[in-house]
Amino acid sequence: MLIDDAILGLLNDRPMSGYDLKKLMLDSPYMIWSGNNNQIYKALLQLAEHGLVSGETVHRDGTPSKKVYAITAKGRDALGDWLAAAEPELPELRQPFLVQLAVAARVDPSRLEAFLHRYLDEIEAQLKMLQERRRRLAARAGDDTAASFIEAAIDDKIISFYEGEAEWVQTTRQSICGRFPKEDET
Amino acid sequence: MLIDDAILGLLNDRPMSGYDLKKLMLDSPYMIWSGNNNQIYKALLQLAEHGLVSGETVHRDGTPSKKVYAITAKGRDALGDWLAAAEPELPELRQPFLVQLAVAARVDPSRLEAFLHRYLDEIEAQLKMLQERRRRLAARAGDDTAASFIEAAIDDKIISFYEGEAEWVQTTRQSICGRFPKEDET
DNA sequence: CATGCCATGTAAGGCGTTACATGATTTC
DNA sequence: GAAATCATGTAACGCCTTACATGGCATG
Repeated sequence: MLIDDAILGLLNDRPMSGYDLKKLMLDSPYMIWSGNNNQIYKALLQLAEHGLVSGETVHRDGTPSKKVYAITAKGRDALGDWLAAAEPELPELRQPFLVQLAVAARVDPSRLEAFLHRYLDEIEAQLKMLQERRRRLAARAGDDTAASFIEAAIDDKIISFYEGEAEWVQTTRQSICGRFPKEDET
Repeated sequence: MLIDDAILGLLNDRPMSGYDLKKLMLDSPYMIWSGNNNQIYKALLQLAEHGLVSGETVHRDGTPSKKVYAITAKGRDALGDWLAAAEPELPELRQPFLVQLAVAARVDPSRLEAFLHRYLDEIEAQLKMLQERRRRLAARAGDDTAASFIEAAIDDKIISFYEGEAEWVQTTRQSICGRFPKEDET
């Protein structure tokens, strides 16, 4: 999946500047792009080159000028084609933590528990952030469209992933304490 | 997290060739590297250059020669240092599917259900593969070490992630069928 | 006779990240 | 006076992926 398609999808809703897109991507936990300048501004220039979006520079007093991009008819066609052809992609779950854990288990099992504990702290911090975000999202009332329903469902899903993560760490930690106590005189 | 550390961790267990490492990475669902040649062989050459592993070419009849790498004392030190300093990294969950879904919800909600269904099929296929793999792993009896316990726990975790995924799709699909039926005459 | 496994590497290119460059305005 | 927000881009670099190159042996 290319960032171009995502941008096209976002601009299909309303015209936006690169900066707006950047903010959107930065605080959407399901947007898989980090929202760095290089990606977004390059993609926008390229989309404009292909005639899928049109950029209009808006000058204002007090704040810097900005380029507001809108999707074109050609862009809407391209978006439709993409949606029609799109195959659902499998998730990619990258958890370097698991590799670290597996290595630690082989090299020095006595450190496992502390390591799991530190991971749990980070997961819980992340959870708090996401839950806070979710509360804000719920507060500014969802209209009863499919779009806002899906958005809420996605948010819940991501939260439940982190909850599952925390749960797994806790049960694993307990099992380890039980089976492989720190002072291990067999 | 660098692939070098992972390789060092694997070689700490037993000497292996690049090809062996490749196979390991290809069929471990938690190994975050794809196991392509470029990464592995380059990393091995570099590790050898730094004296963290030593490679020995083994000639045999019938099959091609191979280079078997073993971790050195210096390598074991480096591995220990890395483990001591390692901060647990947060998971990165990339789900392009969710972006596609969110766009589809805004552009053409009538396609949502079919899209969710196709995703479910792929998730379930993946689940079957992982469960099959898990059964094989369980069959060749775990010794009662922390390492094999952690390995099994990791496997279970990954499976339960996909189970959660399948569950979410099903409940979301049902909600959509209820709230936004296909023939939408308000 | 074709495909796949064993086995080690190299090359080209895409995608992503951080950091750089610039500069006005608002907030603490 | 320092830092954040608004705002658009560019440059350098690293990681990762696919594909290429080579070649014997085994299996269907």
